[in-house]
Amino acid sequence: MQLTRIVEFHKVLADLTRIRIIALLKQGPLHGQAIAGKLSLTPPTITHHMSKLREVGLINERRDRNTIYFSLNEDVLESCAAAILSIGNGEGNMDMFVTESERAAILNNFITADGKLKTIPAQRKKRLVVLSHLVKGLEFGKIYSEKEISDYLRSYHPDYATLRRELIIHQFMYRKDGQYELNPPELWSLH
Amino acid sequence: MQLTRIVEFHKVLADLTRIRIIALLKQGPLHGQAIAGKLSLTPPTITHHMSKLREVGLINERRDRNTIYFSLNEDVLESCAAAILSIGNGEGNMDMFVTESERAAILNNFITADGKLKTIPAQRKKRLVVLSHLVKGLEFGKIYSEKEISDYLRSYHPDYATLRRELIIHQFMYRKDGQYELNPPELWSLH
DNA sequence: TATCTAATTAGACATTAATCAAATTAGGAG
DNA sequence: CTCCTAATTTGATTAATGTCTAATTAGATA
Repeated sequence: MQLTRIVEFHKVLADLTRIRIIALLKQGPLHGQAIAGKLSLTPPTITHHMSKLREVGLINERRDRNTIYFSLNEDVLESCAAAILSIGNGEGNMDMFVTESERAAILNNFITADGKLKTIPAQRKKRLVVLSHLVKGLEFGKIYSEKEISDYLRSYHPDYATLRRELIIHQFMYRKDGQYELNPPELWSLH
Repeated sequence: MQLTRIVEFHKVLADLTRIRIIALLKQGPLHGQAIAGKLSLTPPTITHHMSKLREVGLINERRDRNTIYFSLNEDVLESCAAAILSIGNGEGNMDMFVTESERAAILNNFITADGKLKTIPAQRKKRLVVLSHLVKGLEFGKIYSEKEISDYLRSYHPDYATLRRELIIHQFMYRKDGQYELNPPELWSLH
């Protein structure tokens, strides 16, 4: 993870109101007005903070009629909090830019003619490229069960469990209560 | 750990310059001017950032003649980074205020007549009180070897290894390369 | 269509904070 | 004592940001 992203994450947590929002959301989903009430703040203020939290991928939301329920993405919280510890540990600080031709070469090396995954790349960069490829067969906005995800991944490679975990770790997907959902591309660790 | 302390920690990391300083110090100790040179900033700016880092206990320093070598306290980095994950998990969010009579009662329960430690308290609050008592026999500013610390702790309780680890985790002491040093009281998790 | 509620946007105000230049302090070395 | 170097303090400037009120948008329902 690049340094500026680490800074962005910590900027988001560098505010008491947002920490309190996180503490609230740990107990379960809440809608905006409820958060505003509990913290004695106005709805616009909550909107402001939610958009900050959303920018770094900490928030997932679900509509129910007119009201939006916000919930916490604990996987992102965990991986971002750990990022500061692995600065300079080789993996994290490499240049993450991938050209189109590099990308094509990597996919050519790891994807067989019939579209299966030969092996899971050990190198982080190559693994990310492969994951971003796998994820193309999933639909944005759709909710998947764990079984659906596993079956889908198994159609590429027998070690579906590793692939599934990698999709979460690198923020291609969001998981909560056994339900999986694609994250927007700007959250993927590839970018 | 209380919410405001978590906020303070993240504020300190919410700056690119300070993250870069941390990245530099991960490779080893450096003096002020060296940091200023590597980051193309002026010495006063570095002083400013070092004092911010010091406020949350991330920095230890050693003088050699005229120049001060700063180094990173990775234990603090680790425990503070983890704090955001355990908000609301029982342990962290309890009221940490301890009155003098409470303190006396706790010590009376866990310290025998001849000054030994009966058992290591399971409750966090009581454990902290006991640790703050043990640490009274250590001298501030003095550098201890691991053996010295172990021997000292063993004079209170046979499980010296647990006590030693607890002293680090709760920031009563700082450890680097097998050398131990007392932290200033304001860093102790008790306060 | 009209209405109601939740959420967001826009704009203003106040506060915090990063940086630098200049002056000062601290500790050694000659 | 005098100089030298590293670190710090002070004061000023600029940029970023949390919060509010007022206005607007979005979606659902009657």
